[in-house]
Amino acid sequence: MNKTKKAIFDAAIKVFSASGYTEATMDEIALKAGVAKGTLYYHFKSKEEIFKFIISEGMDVIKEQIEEAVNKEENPLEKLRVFCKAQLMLVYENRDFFKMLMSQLWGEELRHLEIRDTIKSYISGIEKQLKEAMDGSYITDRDTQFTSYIMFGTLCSAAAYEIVRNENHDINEVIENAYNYILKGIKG
Amino acid sequence: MNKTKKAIFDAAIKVFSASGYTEATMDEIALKAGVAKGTLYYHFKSKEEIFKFIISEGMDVIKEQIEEAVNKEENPLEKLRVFCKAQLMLVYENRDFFKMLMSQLWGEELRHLEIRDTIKSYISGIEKQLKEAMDGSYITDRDTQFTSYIMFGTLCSAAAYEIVRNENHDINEVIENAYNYILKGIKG
Amino acid sequence: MNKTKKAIFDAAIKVFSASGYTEATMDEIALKAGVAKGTLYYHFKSKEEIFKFIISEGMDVIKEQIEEAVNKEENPLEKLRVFCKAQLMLVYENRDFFKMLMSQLWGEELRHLEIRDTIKSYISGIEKQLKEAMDGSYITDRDTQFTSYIMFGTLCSAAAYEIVRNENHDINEVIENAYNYILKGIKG
Amino acid sequence: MNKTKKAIFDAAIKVFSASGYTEATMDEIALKAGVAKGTLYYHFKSKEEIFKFIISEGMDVIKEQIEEAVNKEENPLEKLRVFCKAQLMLVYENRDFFKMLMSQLWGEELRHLEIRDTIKSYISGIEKQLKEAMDGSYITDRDTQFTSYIMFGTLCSAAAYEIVRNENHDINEVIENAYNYILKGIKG
DNA sequence: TATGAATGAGCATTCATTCAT
DNA sequence: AATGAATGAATGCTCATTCAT
Repeated sequence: MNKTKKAIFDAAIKVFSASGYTEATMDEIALKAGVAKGTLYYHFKSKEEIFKFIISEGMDVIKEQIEEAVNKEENPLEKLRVFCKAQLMLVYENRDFFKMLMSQLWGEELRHLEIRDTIKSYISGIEKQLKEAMDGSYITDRDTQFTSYIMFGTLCSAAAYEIVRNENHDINEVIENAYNYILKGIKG
Repeated sequence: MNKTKKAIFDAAIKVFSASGYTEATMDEIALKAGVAKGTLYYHFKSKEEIFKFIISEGMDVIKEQIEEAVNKEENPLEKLRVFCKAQLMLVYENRDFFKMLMSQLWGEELRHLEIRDTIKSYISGIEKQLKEAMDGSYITDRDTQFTSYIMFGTLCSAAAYEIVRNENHDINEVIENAYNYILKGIKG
Repeated sequence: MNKTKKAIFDAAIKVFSASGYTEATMDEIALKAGVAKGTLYYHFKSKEEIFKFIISEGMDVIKEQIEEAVNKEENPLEKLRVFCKAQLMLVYENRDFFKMLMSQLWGEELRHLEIRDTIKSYISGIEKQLKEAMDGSYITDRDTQFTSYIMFGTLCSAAAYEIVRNENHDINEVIENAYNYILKGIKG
Repeated sequence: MNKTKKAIFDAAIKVFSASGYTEATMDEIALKAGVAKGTLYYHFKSKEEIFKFIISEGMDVIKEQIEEAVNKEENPLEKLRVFCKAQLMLVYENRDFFKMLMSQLWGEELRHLEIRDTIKSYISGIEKQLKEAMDGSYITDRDTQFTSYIMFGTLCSAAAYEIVRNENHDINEVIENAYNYILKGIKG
């Protein structure tokens, strides 16, 4: 990705996350990227193309970083732990990207469906972790698919809690709390 | 709410839910309501006004129904249980409304902020339940605000799981699973 | 056709004929019609829709007037004569419409094909006249379709001669000359 | 004309003919010519410049070929005959060029006016032939300018008949028919 | 109360042209 | 001579909003 394309990429993430896909304008992206509007179209075919590019690039980076972190561990429970930690950190650090994702998850247009597919494949990764932990009897036997979904939801809402409140909690404490909740629920 | 305003309200909720805020058009709403476009502006100041009205009315109905269900119980744990059940059912039954909410939660425009406030006040209700249960030592002592957020997130993702997958699971089983997860986590 | 629509119609003919279909802009049409751009779209679905409407309305008027003139005569040769006269007059009087037609006759897009169809059906009318005249042995037996095409071309170029030169010849003399040429060629 | 310029010329004639002036894009021409877009501007000042160059070059070639054919004959009637034949053949063989010409004949912009001038000068050639034939009393005395215009129109529509219908008539028969019509009209 | 014709600011996209290399 | 990244004015079209009736 050359310099200009990178500038557009960065600007677009910000604009899309602040305004949502439809409200975001190419003018705004061009302005924020410091290029002329035509330049956007020299590097991308359309607004939607920019959007898709951001999604796939962003998810690739996130997946990579999480896998790297997880693969360092051996014990399945420990793997789950670093997974939770890594995802929380990443959402926290890429809040704009995350907000954009969340707002574009719910419709029925092509771009929505594609994002949902991306998320689904991401959640499959969680499911795999859960299966390993179950097989080793580290955690209770349950419907792994369902559990992976709500585990994902739990992590997202923990991050959202931090992002939306805009306060400066100790992120490590948040991670600890979330991990405990996931592991033992509100009762344990 | 007189007859015409009700017709607009009903039409708007359908249109907003199906298309999202920005994609929804006043023409579409007017058409579906069976009134002229000008009539929308006789009853509401603007598109945003209609939207806000729907959100607040919708949330009021939901709150009412949940409170009614919760108040029937005495035991704090049982209260939490029916709360989870009620919310899951309501999200499940008003999926379009829910999707609209979710997609409009993340931006920085006025209507996004207002929706977030509405959700915050809703989550306060959860927090109250948690406090009661904690005070009675039914559940572990924890940061109630944080926990109420991720509990809300867990419930939402459980519902989203059902909605997005579009299969016909036994909703009661889903509720049971989600409640167990919230109570005891993946380990217990 | 109400007043506003008529204003758009008249403006569009002028603009299309002066600039051609593609170069003509909706702004220009709106300006010349004395309405806002949005008004164009209130009355017509698109630029192409305006164009098609003009073609079909225009051809209908022309066909009607010619038929009326022809039907007043009995003798086939006399019919041909008034036909030539009527077409020349009409092209002469609706020069903008005619220029627009001519410039849009040659491409392969839908609107071009539709115009060609319209013209074809118009030329069929000429062919019918020729057949009657041939059947009554008023003119030499020939391939009527081919002859009707070049007769049409002859009449068009006679009109174009007048239009392009922008001089004030006696239109009746022009008609007489053209009719003689069609009847007897350059030799007779 | 060096190699690169020739490549642009060849590409441009194809693109302009296939799409018309406005629809043709510099990108398309560059692509088809196998050069970068900037190169077009090294060899030509503008899109319009390329267009005009093509028109004038094209008409020069046509004029030359017709003159060559005509000059082989002595008898003025025979000259007219080969002229008709040559023009019909040329239009028939260069149908794309011809269609482009026809579509660009009718507007009021500079390039339209210039094409009309080119055509006018071409028709003067016809007029000269007619005068010679009249002087030798081979054909009836008439307004030569007017007659040359409608003769040109007749030939064009004969060619258009063939082109638009897209059938495979015997082109020699078409020429014979057209020549007969021009000579003796529909009656003779 | 209700209407619907009219408005015009705003948007995504195209494309001829420029210019530094 | 040639390139191709960058430009920005121009365009067709949308849609929330207004207002005279």
